[in-house]
Amino acid sequence: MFACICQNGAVSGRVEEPSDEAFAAWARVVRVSQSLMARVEADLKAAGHPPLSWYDALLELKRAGPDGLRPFQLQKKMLLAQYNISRLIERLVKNGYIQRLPSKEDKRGQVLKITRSGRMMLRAMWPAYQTAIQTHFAAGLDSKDLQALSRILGKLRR
Amino acid sequence: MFACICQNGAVSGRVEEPSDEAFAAWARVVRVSQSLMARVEADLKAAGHPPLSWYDALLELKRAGPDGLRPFQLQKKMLLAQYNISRLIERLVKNGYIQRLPSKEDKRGQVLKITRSGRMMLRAMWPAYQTAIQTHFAAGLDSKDLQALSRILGKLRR
DNA sequence: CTCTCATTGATGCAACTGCATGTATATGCT
DNA sequence: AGCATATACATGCAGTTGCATCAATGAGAG
Repeated sequence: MFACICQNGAVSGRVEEPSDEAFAAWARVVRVSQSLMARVEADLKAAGHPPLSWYDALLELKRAGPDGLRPFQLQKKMLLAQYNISRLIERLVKNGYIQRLPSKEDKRGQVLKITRSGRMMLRAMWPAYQTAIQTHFAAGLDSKDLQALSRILGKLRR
Repeated sequence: MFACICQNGAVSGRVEEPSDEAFAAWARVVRVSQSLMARVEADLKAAGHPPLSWYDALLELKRAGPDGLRPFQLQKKMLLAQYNISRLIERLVKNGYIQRLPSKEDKRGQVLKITRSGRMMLRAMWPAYQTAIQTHFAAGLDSKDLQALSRILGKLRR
């Protein structure tokens, strides 16, 4: 009933097997994305900056505006495990880039806001980040590639 | 002399700034690849299997055939730091999935070979891995997408 | 209101990773 | 050969992550 003919000609049950094409694409996604991330992170570090996750978190908090974000909201945006967010927040607070305020609506919770120092860090990191994205990513692709990449990967968001 | 007009209309010096298009594509690569990896790793773990890096290493050693691979060769294939390879090998040896033999050509070095037990682990992991790739990746994309993705990401290999 | 279950966030511990460096062998220069 | 430098691999230490679990509060059922 669920049996079907797959792209690679195999017959299977409930879940199709990935075609060779699919496995090749998967393997490339794994290798290339790992390599890209590593190169960009390395450039950031070489410029004396904190890791990308700090930039991400600060950017989300800046975008969130004056109301800030709750940790669990930040977690959803960043796709990190809860304990990872908890500790990222810990480090950002310790370094003075964000402040942690008790939430008024929910006594369990807290509200995170970016500080002036956090905004400065964001600005300080941007040139190095920008250059790294250009060097390792954008320089190799034309506009059509970029659009296609966005479109295709967009299909994979859960 | 190096000044130029970028895609987004800005004028810059030595290195172009990434266009908005490029930054959007970059952000998507970061988020989606992280999410994909996490979901596939989670499925593997849920099925009681070791991490993907074990699969990768074992697969490379299987493909390498009877001559095996030197650690530095494995390192190049897997794009991991040297000390990471060293420790991955340590764990694989400890679990009996590979064996470490002294190299005859180079007394500094060693030769790694997959064991029978390692081959069994590869076979044991494949169904779960396959299903995860299909579920989280291939199911969302058609053949044209897969080819385009491979082609575009292929441009980014260093 | 009370009880139960869900949600928010933190944390101890073990495993893993990054960094710096160490040891041993190889290679190349004079 | 003798010496300097490069390559192959390992490892101590500190920082980070994953896992399990905890404490506190919220929210819904009766």
